[in-house]
Amino acid sequence: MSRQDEKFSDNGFEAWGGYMQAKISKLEEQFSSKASKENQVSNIFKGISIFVNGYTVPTADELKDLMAQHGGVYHTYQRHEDIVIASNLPDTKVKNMTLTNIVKPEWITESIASNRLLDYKDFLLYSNKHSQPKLKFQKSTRMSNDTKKKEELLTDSWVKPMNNLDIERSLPDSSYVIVDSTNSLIDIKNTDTSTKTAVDPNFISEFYSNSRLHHISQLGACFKQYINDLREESNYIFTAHINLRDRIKSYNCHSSFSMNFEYNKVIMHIDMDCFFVSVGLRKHPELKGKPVAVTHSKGGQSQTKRSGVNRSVEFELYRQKQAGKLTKAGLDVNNIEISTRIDNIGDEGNKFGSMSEIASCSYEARAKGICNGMFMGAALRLCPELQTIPYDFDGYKEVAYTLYNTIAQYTLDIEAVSCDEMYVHCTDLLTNLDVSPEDFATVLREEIREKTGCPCSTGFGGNRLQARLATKQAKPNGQFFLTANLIEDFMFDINLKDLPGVGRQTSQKLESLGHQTCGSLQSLTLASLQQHLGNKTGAQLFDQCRGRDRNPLTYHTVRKSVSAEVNYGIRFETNDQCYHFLNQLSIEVQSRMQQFKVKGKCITLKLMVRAEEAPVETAKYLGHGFCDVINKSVTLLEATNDSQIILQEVISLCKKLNIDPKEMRGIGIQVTKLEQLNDKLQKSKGAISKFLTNVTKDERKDKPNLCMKNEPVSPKRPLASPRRKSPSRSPNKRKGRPPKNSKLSTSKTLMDKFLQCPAIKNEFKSPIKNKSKDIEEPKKNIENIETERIVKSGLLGFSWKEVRELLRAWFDSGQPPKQCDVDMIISYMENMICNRNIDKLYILLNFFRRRIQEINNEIWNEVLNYVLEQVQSAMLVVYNKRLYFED
DNA sequence: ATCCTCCCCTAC
DNA sequence: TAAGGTAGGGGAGGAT
Ligand SMILES: Nc1ccn([C@H]2C[C@H](O)[C@@H](COP(=O)(O)OP(=O)(O)OP(=O)(O)O)O2)c(=O)n1
Ligand SMILES: [Mg+2]
Ligand SMILES: [Mg+2]
Repeated sequence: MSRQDEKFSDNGFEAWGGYMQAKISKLEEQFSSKASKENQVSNIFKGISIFVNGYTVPTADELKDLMAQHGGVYHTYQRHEDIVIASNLPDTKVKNMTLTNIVKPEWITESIASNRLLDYKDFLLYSNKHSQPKLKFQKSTRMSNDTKKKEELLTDSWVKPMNNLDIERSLPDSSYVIVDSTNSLIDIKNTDTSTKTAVDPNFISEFYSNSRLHHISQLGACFKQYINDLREESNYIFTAHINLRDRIKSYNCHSSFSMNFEYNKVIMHIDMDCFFVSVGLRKHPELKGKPVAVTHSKGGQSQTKRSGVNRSVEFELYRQKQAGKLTKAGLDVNNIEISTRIDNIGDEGNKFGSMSEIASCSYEARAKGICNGMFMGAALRLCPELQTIPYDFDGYKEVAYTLYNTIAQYTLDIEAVSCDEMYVHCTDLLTNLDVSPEDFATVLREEIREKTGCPCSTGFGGNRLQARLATKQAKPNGQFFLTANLIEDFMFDINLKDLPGVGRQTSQKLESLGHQTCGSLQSLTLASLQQHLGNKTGAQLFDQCRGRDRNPLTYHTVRKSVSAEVNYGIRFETNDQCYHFLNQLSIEVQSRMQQFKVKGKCITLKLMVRAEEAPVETAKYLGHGFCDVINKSVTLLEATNDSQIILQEVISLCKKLNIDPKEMRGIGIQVTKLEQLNDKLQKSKGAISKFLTNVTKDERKDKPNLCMKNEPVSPKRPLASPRRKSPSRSPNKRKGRPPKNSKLSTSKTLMDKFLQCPAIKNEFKSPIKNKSKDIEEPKKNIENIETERIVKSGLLGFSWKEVRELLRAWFDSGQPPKQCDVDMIISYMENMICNRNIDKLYILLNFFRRRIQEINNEIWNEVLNYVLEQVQSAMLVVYNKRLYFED
């Protein structure tokens, strides 16, 4: 292909160069007229089409086949949830959008022939002058040293003036193009630095896709629902019990004497160690052992300064507010250093000026005083060599899912706290299995580390408080047992701030009373604590500082409110813009209410409004700054989940408040007084049984793009040929277990949205079904007097003994087996799997096997293999394990 | 006493 | 640049 051939068509190019949203309709027009004619359009997603002249970007499935044909290992990435990209580079930096590899067939052939991987050198980056800052930015992007060097070397030759391409007229000023070495268009970037506020059309979705807090909120809620649903599942089986003792032995960690916990209860708390960092480090192993933080900021580079920013004014307001609270709490503000989150931040443009928040930091970073939630600027002062890694939201989802499923294989007495954390009631579990807490902890933590590649810590105690404090003690990557004999000494030294529920305000209040540690607080009477902090809080604290906690674990959660708010990027000019945004929020709230199957009566509008004294330009870019918070609510006569009713109410509240839209900095809608919608019908049957009986029908429902959304990163999973399996059941495509069936549980929708992360290890290919079809014969059943009954109800109505007799008759009949009979026995066995009937299933299968081996002819052997495969598939789905047979 | 509304605080 | 969301517990103070 010559360069000339690769020139882009004007239309195609303009489509890219324009602002997407504005041109959607035009695009679609072009699409329909062009597609038929020239076959140049590869894909259309959400109205954005990719035009690449002379080359069609393959679809995900085509890519899979393509790669399979070439025998290459490939990796797929998804960007913006709409564009699929594949590369045979294992670590293509799609995330930062510095480079996009789209694999062409020729490249694959070529690279295989020349025995090399595609490399950065295979791409050229063209740019117009406006993109220069962007390129500088890329240069200082944190990457591995290796990559960085390479990039620096290449940068000069990469940057070509846009006019070499003779196309800049169709681009907005601030765009640049990425093309490959043959000039074929790879991507167009926009370096437009104009601020993107809530007024912009795609603001909400972009914000949500980048907001860590949004992600962990939604994910956490999912797991609460998930536990609710699992606990309602009557056919649930705890598979981890099966080989627990063997695993304990293999870790060689039998404990010598038993432990005593208070109240004779064993409560476990488990929490991933620096969750976001651990997950992120899987992709950046070279940074292990260094101070690392997960943040949007790349660290180190100075930003451009916005005009009108006066950080010190805003910071001073925060300090004053805090000082006011301290005074109220009885402290003498003049003698006390007020510490706030905004201390040690430099000015904008300063090396230490970044106000990007650190979501999580490694323990090496914590050693320097950095902690979660800190601003990047302040953190860099504490540790200038702090490394940053980007967010990996899919990774968190997958690891969290694995964590929960792992624990759920032992027990469902789980209180979900958040996506990386839960309480587990272990008393019965450990008693029944006769396992010591130490052995359990060791095996469990190793299991999780092995499955996820991330470390976690567990703490054990007689109540939730003790368990929690024990976890803190255990971290990082450890376990701690707060047994009855240790509690008194242990509690004495605990900082009040470390008690759950005691945050900055409470601890400062207590400090003003002269107490910093639990030991010290124990001298206060219940009455005086209650007097200072209120009845409940006082009593709670009185208990807590003695290591007591009466609150039981709550396995089943009942939702009390649904809300959506955005306090970032809110910069309205007009009331209409505000209402328009409220409409989007209403729709968001509606969709969440539908997910949770609730309606609500009380609607609250929350506004954050710039405080009078606060500067108009906020310290944090597009942040909310120093604000007054205003809430106003209305109670309806009838519960609703209709976005339009919500919108109408919320607008009316907004009008009553009469706030200048220009001053709004945050806006949210909350719905309370919830009523559960009736969905009894949907919950009538356990998910597992239904799942199994519907599995074949269900399978087709997987959308192709979902299949690759979360490529499992389980270290054990082979990067297998992704070729789609033919009609045989493919449980490995099911998103792991415990199973969740679509039409059944409320969590299905949630899980679909957030938890599509199977970590199933064993690939399972069995095309036998096709072969078996060949032996299918006209329908005629087992030669048995009860044929009718069987046909009608399957084998399910039969007792296990009866089935065994039927089987015996079948084997002895001397006729070749028929597909329908085989299917029937399989569904009977699947049913046993659902009904915790593994023991009997095992016996039945052994019987089945023995008899067939006795018959010893090819067809029957095939039947045996087929049945075994199917049973093992079902086992994988339900238990994530296969049955073990001795040979 | 108990409930309601509007906060504040905390956790992740 | 930056992506400061979301749910629950509970206190203050007024209405019942
Ligand atoms: N202010 C915060 C606190 C937490 N998180 C996110 C990132 C964390 O990784 C995750 C879990 O929070 P944890 O409190 O469990 O903290 P870590 O897991 O990071 O560390 P630790 O080892 O103390 O559990 O929640 C966040 O985004 N912002
Ligand atoms: Mg954690
Ligand atoms: Mg946690």
